[in-house]
Amino acid sequence: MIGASMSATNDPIEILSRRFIDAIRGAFPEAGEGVDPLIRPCGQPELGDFQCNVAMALAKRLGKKPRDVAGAIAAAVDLSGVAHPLTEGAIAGPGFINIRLLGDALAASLAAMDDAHLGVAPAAQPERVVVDLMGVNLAKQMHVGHLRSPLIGDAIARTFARLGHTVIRQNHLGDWGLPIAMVTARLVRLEAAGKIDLNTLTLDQLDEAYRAAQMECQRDTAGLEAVRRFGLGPKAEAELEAQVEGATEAFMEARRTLVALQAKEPKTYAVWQRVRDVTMRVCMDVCARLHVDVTDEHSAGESFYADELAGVVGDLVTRGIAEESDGALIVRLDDPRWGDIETPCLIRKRDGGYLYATTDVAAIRHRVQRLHADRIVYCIDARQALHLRQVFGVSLKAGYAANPMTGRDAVMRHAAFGSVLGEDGRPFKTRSGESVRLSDLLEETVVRAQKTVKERSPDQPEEESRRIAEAVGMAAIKYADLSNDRVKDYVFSFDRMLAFEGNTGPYLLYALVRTRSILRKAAAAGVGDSWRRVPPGVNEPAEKMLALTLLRYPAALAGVADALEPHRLCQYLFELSGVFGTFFDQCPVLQSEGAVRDGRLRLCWLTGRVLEDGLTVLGIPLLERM
RNA sequence: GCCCUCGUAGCUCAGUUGGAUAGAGCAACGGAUUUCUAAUCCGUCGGUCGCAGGUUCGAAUCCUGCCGGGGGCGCCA
Repeated sequence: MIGASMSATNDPIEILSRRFIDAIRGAFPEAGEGVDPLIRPCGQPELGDFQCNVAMALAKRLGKKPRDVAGAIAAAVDLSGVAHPLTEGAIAGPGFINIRLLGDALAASLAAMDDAHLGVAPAAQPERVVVDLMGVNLAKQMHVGHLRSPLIGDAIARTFARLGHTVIRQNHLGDWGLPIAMVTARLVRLEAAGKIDLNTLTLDQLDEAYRAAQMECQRDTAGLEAVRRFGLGPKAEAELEAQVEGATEAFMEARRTLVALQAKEPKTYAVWQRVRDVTMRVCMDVCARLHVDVTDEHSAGESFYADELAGVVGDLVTRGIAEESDGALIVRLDDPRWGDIETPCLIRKRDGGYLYATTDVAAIRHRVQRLHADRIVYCIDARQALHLRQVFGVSLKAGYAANPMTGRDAVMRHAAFGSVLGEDGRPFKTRSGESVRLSDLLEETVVRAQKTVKERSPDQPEEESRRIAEAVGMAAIKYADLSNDRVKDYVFSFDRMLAFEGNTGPYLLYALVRTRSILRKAAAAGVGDSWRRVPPGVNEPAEKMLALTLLRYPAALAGVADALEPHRLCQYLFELSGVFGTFFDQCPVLQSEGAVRDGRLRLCWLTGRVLEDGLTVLGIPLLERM
C-alpha cells in the first residue's frame, strides 16, 4: 500500500477495525492473525453508517454458517464509546453487520481531522518517485495529443507529494535523433541563404520546417519502381529520379548534421539549441497556464541520454543480456521474470543506430542508479504499453532497476491513457482535419467561460471576469480530462465541460466558493472564530452525511496513489460537493444560533479545506468567489 | 495470426479491488426561490451490465469461449 491511511486515532474505519479484530480473535481464535475485518462505509445510509463484511469470508474458511459467525462477532465486539450497541437487526442478509456510529464519536473523529494534514498521515515509508510526464517533441507545435500526459502526470505527482513521498518530475523530450537533425539541417541551410532569422524564429515556423524537412528527406523509391515497372514514360521516371536524388542528398545532409550535433560542433549545436529554446518557451507557457508543475529543470530528454547509449549497449552485450539477431542486437524477455514477452526488445539496429527503447533503458538506469528511484510512473499513451513492458523487462534483466540504496527493484508502472475524441467519436481534429493547437484550445475554453461568467455576473469589472474565467476554464478542461478513467478514450466537449451543472470542474469551484462565502459573511457579522474549536454538527441527516463524506478524504487520496487514477479523487470531490449542496440547502448556517450555528460553520470550514486540498492535488486553481 | 484494451440507462460516465435492490450527470417531465451565490437543491421516468457458459453463500467485477470497437506486434520515435 503506497497510499497513506488516516492516522489511526481518528478514522472511524481504523477504530472499528481494531474493535472487530479483537472480537474475531476472541470468538474465533482459530481464525489466525492478520484478518481484515472489511469495514466499509454502509451502502445504504438507512441501515447504518458502516458495515462489517468479514463474516461471510470467515465462515467459509471455518466451515460454519455465515449468520452464526456474524452473530458471534456481534456478541463479542466492544463498541463502547464508538458506536451504538449491536441489536439483532444489525445483522442482515447473509451476514452483514451494520454499525451506527455515536454522534459524539463522529464529531470527535471529524474534529481530529481538522489538523494540519487533514487526517492524511505522512507516508510511513517515504519513497523517491519519478514521474515521467509530458515528453514533447522539438520543433512541433503542441496539440491536443499532448494534453493528457501532463495533466494526469502532474496530478499523480502531486498526489505522491501530498502523501509525503519525494517526487522527481521528468520531461522526456523528443529532442534528438535523425528527425531533429533533419530540421536542424534545413534551418542551417535556410539561414545561410538568408531566408530565415533565427533570432525571431517562431514555433509555427519550426513546425513548418519540420514537415518540409520530413518531405524533402523522404525518398519515393516505391513510386520510382512503380513507374519503371509499368513503363509510365521517361518524363515521369526522370522526375522521380530527381526526387529520389534530391531526397538522398537531403538525407545525407541530415546524417552529417546528426554527426555534427553529436560532436557538439558549435555552429550546428547553436542552431539546435535555438530550436530547443523556441519549443520549450511555448511548452513552458502552456504548462504555466494549465497550472502544471513542470519547468525547464524537469527536462531530461533523448539528448540527455545520447552519450550513454553506447555504454549501455556495450554493457548489455558484455554481460550476455543482449544477443545478436539478423545483425541487430536484441534482448529476449520470454521469461516470467522479465515479463514473459514473446517479442524481443530491439536495442540496436543492423546499421549500428540506437532506438527509442535504448534511450528508455538508459533513462531507467539513470533514474534508479543516480536518482535512486524506488518507483517510476510513466504517464504515456496506452499505445506504448508493449514498448514499456519491454523496456521494464530489459531493465530488470540487466539489473538497472535495482535501487542501490535498498537493493530492491524499483516499481515501474505504466499509467496508460486513451485518446481525446471529438464529438463525432473520432480523434479530436478541426473541421479541416488539422490537429488543434493546445494554446488555441485553452484560449477558446477561457473565452467561452468568460461569456458565461459575464452572463451570470454582468456587473463584474472586465479584469475580474477575465480572471475568474481563466480559473473556471482551466478547471473545466482539467477536470473533464481527469474525471474519466484514464485508460479509456473520452469525448472532448466545450459545452459539457463548461456547462456549470453536474459533474464538472466549475461545479466543484462553485461548492468551494459557497463555503468561502458563508465564512466571509460570518466574519463580517462579527461572529469571531470560537467555532473553530467546537464539535462539528452531526445531528441533522445532511450534516451527518457531510461529516461521513469528509472523513473519506484520506482514503480517496490513497486510492489515487495505489491505482494511479486521479478520477477517484474527482469522484470523491464531486460527491463531497453534492452532499455539501444538500447541506447548504437544508441546514441554514448564519440564521442558526449558538452551538448549531458553530457546528455548521465548522463543517463549512472543513468542507472548504478538503475541497481546496483536493483541487490542489488535482492541479486545479482555486477561487474565492465567482 | 498473436498480444493488449474497451463494451454498464437515449447521451457522457462512475461502480470503493467479490458484497445487499447496479449509481451519478446530461436530456425529458414535475417541484422548491423573503438566495448564508438557484452556476443550487428535491422528486419522477429510464437497465438482458455485449453474448454464452463456469467458479460460490453472493459476479458488472474472477476464469473460459465467442461477438463488436480501438490499439500494438525486431531495424521510425
